Amino acid sequence: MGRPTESTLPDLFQRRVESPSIRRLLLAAVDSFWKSGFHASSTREIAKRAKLSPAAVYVHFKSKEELLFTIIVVVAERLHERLAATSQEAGGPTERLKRIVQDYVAFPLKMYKAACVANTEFNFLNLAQRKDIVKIRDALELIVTDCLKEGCATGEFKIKDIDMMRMAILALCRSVLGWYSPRGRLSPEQIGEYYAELVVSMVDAAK
Amino acid sequence: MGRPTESTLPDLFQRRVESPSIRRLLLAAVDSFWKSGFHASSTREIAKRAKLSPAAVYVHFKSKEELLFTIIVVVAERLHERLAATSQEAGGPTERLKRIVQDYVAFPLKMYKAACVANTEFNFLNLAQRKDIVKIRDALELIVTDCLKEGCATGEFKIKDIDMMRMAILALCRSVLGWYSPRGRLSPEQIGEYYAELVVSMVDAAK
DNA sequence: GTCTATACCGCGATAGAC
DNA sequence: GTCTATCGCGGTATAGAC
Repeated sequence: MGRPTESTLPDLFQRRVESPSIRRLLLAAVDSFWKSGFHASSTREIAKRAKLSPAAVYVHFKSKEELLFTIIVVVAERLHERLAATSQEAGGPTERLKRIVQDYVAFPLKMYKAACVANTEFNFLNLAQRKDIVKIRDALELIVTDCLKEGCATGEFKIKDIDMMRMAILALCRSVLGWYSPRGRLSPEQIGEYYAELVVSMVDAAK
Repeated sequence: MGRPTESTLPDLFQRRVESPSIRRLLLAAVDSFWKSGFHASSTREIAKRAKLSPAAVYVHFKSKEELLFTIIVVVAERLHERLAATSQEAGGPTERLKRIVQDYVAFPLKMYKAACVANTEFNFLNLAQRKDIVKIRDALELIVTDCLKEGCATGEFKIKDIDMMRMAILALCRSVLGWYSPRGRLSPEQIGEYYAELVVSMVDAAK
């Protein structure tokens, strides 16, 4: 793959954002939103973390909301990019599902503060922004749905309700963000493997 | 059971809170926190919804934070009460796990706005308040852990890591709050049943 | 693009009459 | 226990110099 392989948030911003000031603002905002939530974070505090004046924020972003949007969209696009690549590798439905879950768990953990923000503060975006994100998430969910359908077609999976199963699987993957700590005993990859097995046990027809 | 059987939030407050003004404030706060989040909700707005003046809030609660705490503690205690009763009914581990999951899914859905608030705004409580809630949640998690251990002992369950499995199960149950709508096609009980089957497939040794 | 200074607003919480 | 009125603070965002 000639694809970008960065996996930390600073690396990701490094690639996608030219201005160092904007990168510092984005990283500062991630920390602040993660620690205090969107509405309890002040632009003054974010500017301070980025070593800029409060006014400098508005040179680069037209509002605090737009700062949040930028974070969420970058994370969502990167995850989608990754999963699209993963799902196109060869293999049967079971193998592909495992790899999808593995990625869907491990990849956000590499930038887990930003991923937490993307999940918990999504509702504070305005309607147009939410629609943009939903478009990406829909594409992302389609990847999972396709895999589940194919597994049902081959008989490897046995699923009563594909939509509910997809929601359950994705919620399970996302839930890791609720307890993960970078100082924990398990690496993102190890956690991803555990969850991949768990998910396969949920859909496996051979039981 | 001589236990209280109320299952909507107004019923629950009716039983636990004497003053009608306080009840109105709590219900107003749930709506407001649910819709806008804790920090984006103003005490003025909450008072207005409760048909009181902004100052009246502080006759009954010493701060906005305490309003949030009261909501979360009432919901957590009620759920614990319910699960404690459920888990003491007779039956093998598989049957008990099914009933626990069923309750853990369906019960919060009956008061789903408050349950959402309890999950998403928990972090805005102060340390002492969080500790109080964690005590209840620990008791609640112990019920699940005990059931999983017993199932492993009898050989009905096959689980690599009990802590991770418990976290996965509870996260799966809670995740329903993220997509549930009271206008949806499935009732809380039906969703609970589906998830009970799903969870059993995650721990079942007979596969 | 960065700064200092500030406009303007609405917030949580309180005072004091009834 | 409810109200009206208000304090004091800190918020988002802007103006204008450099």
